[in-house]
Amino acid sequence: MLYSTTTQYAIRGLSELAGRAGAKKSMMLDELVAGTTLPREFLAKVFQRLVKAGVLTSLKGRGGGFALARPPHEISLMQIIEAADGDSPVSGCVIGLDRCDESMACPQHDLYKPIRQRLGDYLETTTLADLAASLKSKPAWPARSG
Amino acid sequence: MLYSTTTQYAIRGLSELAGRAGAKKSMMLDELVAGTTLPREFLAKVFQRLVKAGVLTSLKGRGGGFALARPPHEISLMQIIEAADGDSPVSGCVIGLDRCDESMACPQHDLYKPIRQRLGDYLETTTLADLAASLKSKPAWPARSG
DNA sequence: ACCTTACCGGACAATTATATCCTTTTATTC
DNA sequence: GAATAAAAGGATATAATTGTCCGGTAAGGT
Repeated sequence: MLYSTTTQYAIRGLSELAGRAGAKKSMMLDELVAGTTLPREFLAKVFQRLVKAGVLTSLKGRGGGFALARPPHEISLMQIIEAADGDSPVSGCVIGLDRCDESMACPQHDLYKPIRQRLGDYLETTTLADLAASLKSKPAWPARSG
Repeated sequence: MLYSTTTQYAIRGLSELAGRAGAKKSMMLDELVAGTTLPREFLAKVFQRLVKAGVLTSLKGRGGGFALARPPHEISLMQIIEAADGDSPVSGCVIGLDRCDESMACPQHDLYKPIRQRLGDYLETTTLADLAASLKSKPAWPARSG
């Protein structure tokens, strides 16, 4: 599993927001999760973290809601992951060794390096705008089978 | 985090075995974890699963221990992961949707596809032999800082 | 046969991740 | 300023993962 459940919700929630917020740019949680299987309460917690990390802005009270803090093309997957989970899948040693760097690398280090590099590139360069564009080019994707 | 802790231990344990078992090909757990930070009890559980999955063979009693069930170049990272954890990082939708396939793909599907492909290739083609070779070309890697 | 050895397996404890509930705070509307 | 609306935050519940312990089982040595 590449992303934690928390990160998956963050990505899905932000995609909904970027794709559906429309002109007003802001959406309430209830509105956002409607028609999806996103768990409202848990997503609320995740969104709180995204607000603290500066990815989202929020407004309380009547007429409040969440909005992107920056244009979608300035929000990378990497930023989302770090905001939601606190660290990235490309940080640290693959097999969990404390001491693992160029001078003292673990057995997988050199072998995994190109993958890590490419994965990092992907996470850095793919943005919410890309996700929204990809979403727009398909029929709205269904929430869950059954 | 690409691998779960369980998988990380599996990789490290098997690497130790492949790299240090020497002529007799078999090692006891106590011998294997000596000089490492691998937790003996937990690794024992992981190795049990690897035995059931056919990656390792084991022998009880005096003179017993664990040995690779196949030559190192026939044990891929993918097999290790599936044996240790039951599923692979490239299976299922990246953002956790139940319905996500070619005809009804999630927003990240097409964008992530090349990465998934490459990661899958890496996991399928990298074997214990590669890890052991990589290990042999460096000084024995230390277990932990401090 | 008996003793020692080393993996097996079940039970259990600790930690983390996930999920929900409920009160408080902040803003808007009347 | 009272009522209402919506996010913020604390507390708590549930589940999964990780880690430990101990008696059982099988193998070898004497």
